[in-house]
Amino acid sequence: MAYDYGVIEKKWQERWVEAGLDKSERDDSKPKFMAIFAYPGVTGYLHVGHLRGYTYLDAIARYKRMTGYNVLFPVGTHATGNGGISLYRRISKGDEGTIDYLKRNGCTDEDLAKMKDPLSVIEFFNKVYQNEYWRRFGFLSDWRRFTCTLYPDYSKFIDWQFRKLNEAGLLIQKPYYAPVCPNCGPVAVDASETDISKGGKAETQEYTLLKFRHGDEFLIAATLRPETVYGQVCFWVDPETEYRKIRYNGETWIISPQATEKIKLQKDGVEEIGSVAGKDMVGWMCEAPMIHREIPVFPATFVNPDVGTGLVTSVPSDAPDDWISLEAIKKNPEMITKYGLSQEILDRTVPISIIEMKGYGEFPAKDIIDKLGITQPGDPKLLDAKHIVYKDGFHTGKMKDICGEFAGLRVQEAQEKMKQAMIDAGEADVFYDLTEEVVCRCGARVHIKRIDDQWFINYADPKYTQMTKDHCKNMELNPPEWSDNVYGVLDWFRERACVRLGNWLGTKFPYDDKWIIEAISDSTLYPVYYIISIYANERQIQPEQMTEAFFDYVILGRGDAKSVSDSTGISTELLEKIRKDVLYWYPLDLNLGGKEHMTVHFPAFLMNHVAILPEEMWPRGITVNWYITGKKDKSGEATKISKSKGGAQPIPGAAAKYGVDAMRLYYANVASMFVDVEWDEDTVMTYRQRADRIMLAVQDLINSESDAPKKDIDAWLISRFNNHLQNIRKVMDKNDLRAMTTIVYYDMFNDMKWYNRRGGNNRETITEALKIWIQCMMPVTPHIAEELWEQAGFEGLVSSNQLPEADTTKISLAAEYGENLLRDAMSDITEIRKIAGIDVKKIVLYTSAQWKKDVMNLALDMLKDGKLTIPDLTKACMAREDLRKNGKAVSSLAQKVAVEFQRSTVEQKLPLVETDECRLFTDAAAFLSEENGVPVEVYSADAEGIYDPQGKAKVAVPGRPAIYLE
RNA sequence: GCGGGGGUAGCCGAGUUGGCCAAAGGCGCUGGACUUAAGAUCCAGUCCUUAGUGGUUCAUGGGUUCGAAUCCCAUCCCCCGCACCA
Repeated sequence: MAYDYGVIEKKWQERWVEAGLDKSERDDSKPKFMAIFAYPGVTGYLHVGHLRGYTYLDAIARYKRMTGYNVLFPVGTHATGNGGISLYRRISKGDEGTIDYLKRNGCTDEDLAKMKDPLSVIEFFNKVYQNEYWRRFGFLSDWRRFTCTLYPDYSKFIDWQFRKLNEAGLLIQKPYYAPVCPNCGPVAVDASETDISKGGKAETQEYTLLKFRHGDEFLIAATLRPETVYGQVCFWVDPETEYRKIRYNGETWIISPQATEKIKLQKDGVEEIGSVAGKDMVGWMCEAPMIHREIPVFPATFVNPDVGTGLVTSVPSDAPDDWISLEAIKKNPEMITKYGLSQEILDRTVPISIIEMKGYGEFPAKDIIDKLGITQPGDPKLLDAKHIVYKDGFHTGKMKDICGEFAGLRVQEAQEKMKQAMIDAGEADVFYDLTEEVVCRCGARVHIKRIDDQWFINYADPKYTQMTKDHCKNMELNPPEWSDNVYGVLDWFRERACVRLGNWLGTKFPYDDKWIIEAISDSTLYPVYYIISIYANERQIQPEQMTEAFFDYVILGRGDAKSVSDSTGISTELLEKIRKDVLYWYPLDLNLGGKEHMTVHFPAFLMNHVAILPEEMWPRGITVNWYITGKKDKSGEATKISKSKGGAQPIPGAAAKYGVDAMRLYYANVASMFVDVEWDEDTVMTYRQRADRIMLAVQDLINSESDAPKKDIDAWLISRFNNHLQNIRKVMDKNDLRAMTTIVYYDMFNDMKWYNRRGGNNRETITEALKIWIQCMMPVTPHIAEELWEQAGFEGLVSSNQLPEADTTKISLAAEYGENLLRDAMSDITEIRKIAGIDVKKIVLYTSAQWKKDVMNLALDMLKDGKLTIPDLTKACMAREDLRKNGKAVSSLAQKVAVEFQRSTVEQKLPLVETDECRLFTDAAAFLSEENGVPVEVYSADAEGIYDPQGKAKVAVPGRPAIYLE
């Protein structure tokens, strides 16, 4: 279409700034509304999906603004962690993929040249987010308050926050096993792979190390199922591996080289003292823990030196790998001779049944192997077999009598108890390992390391958990399904490691500066900081002035301005002003964030507020939004539009292609905010077309020569629009932008079209309707709204206007009923024309005879008194001379009417009897005639001598005129 | 396993305090109008049947009810979270 949305967008964004709409100041005469979206992490470009939630919030904020609120909608970014560092490293190394990705998203060589350190990379993206995303999308945020977690003033705030957490008794220390990169320190291992380049799906698993005595030495096997020790019959080594001997705790252990490296990270004083070849260990006998039986060492191909200790105890009854490998070795004479094993010892090695499981026989491992059709070692299905049998065993299994004092226990219980018993007896130890290979972004392998003095925030604290749960009952939490869930989440929330070591960007931990506060912990209380950041950004206060006393005063109201002023050098006036700002803007009314926040950020956000701030400053609302996902790939699996992979369309490109308002409308209307939506360009394009269409239609209305007098249809249109206004307020009470946009961009549009089609053309009506309509467009499509507002000649900026209340005196149910009746008649005509398939030359309408209305009136009277029944109505009808003469027709109508009216309200049925249908259709005859292209005649069934060749008139009832075509 | 959500017409998706629901809206498709310009717009239709009626539907099978997409039970299937990732 002919619109250059880019020009319109720029024009109005500038006007908003000129008008100061992006600045939020305390105004005690107005109610306030403060809202944020959970700020994004700055680790690269965002994609079109991210704008969904952000756009919701701007639209909600704009709506609040036009309904009487003083709005504060600040934005910021989160840069804590190693995202900035690793991005900078890749850029400085000239990594091709990274450079290519940056350039594809609009980064220039000039920009690249400026990226001299991690902070400059982050600052570059801070600008991109603000200018190319949020400003570009027309957000009315108060940019003066922008903050980033790496700004020195923000750090002062976090420093204070942690002092307050400590005051609340929530900081605790204990040992912790963390995934660690030798170069970068602890890393986050998760599916988003922010810190790592491989292994996002890996989990940390606790293995039990079982010690098998062989002479003075111990073979160490790692197992996830310590409860199966009673079923041990042999021991597996990888004959290809050269194992290490290590000294630990006065013992000599034999484990794989890889395990040696891992174990050094978790145990102190480990010393390598020699080695032994796996093939030489075959044929050894070793003493199994707990059962104290000598079992033989056999070779196996499935043993991986990089998993666990590289040595495996064999429980064929319950481990599919063990079963199949034992079978295989028994049938392999070559192997037997190669390693000098005796047939006799093999024959003696038979599975022992130890666990009783529902749906399984004596040897669960064998059952699952047979079921899956596995015949030899190395079959990939063995992995499934293992998972199935482990899972079923864990949940349904019971230890058999053979298991000594553990007999009869459920597997879950036995696992814990047997592990502990062996540890206590010095026959076992614990060890942590990742389930798959994890590689850091720097390229080094990640392993689990023990950290002794790890700090945690104790989110398990019962007092604060309870307080938070109680508070949630008073909050507006959306969607409601999640709000039910939140109590469970809070209960489940445990201690959370809150600091980390190594090469990280972030705030130093106030009580020990070797630690850096980690990424989630410094992003929980921050909304309150937006109230203060403006003063730091404007250099009215310096970071070093932002002491504990300063925050204590402005946020908590502790101390007095005079003494804080003395200690910080900040004027008392300014301190008091900031304090008033905090009291005015807080609590936060709405925190909106993606569904990924449900179990981590939101609970932490809540608990920090509850633990640190007084009750009147606790948040009022949280809304969770779902995602825009990537297109489904061939396997049907939905792919996230990944920012690290950079496959999605860059935001500025999409904005240019579709127009910002079309995209905003797309986000708002494409689905409920509580479902995932697949990004589809064609769909966005249809919203673009809708925007075009509406602009055109409004411009036509503005430019039309409208001078027709007011008619019924004018009252109808104004009624409809006031009705819509009422509904918009109703749905927006729940921030339901989807319902709101359906009303504004579809219903209202259709009403305008219908008004026009019905010959409505009155300037005053059009102006009144347009004014309402354009205002309603402001929250979601602000640029278009401004443009049309101006073209229509309305005063000022629509963005600073107030939405009128619905004028209920103008809502006319009768008018709306009449138009619906007409439309029903039209679709009936069309229907009959289609089915009859005749060449229509004339249409005749007959409206209902008066006596039928009389029956309905009687029914209505009875309904009002709540005494409507079929016999009563029939009697009442028959009591009237004028009705009785219609004979049987009266009683049959009375029956139908009684049944139908019983289910309705008086208001619903009133128009049926009050509408003068004959007049309505007579007035509309010309219109109907024009629409159908043939003459239309209208008669009342009561009229004398009417044209009615098929006797249709008698079937007309109120609400449904009879139709005759010829 | 624990916890949560869900299965609605060709598709996407509303609707779940039971009735006004053959079920919004959009897309797609079909026919027409307009016009020759466009990823256009307007009108109509789009479960089966039918002079505007009737019939069968909202994963499947039961049940409650005068009445169920909406409530209850069972079954099948799908999705999400489970932690140091914002």
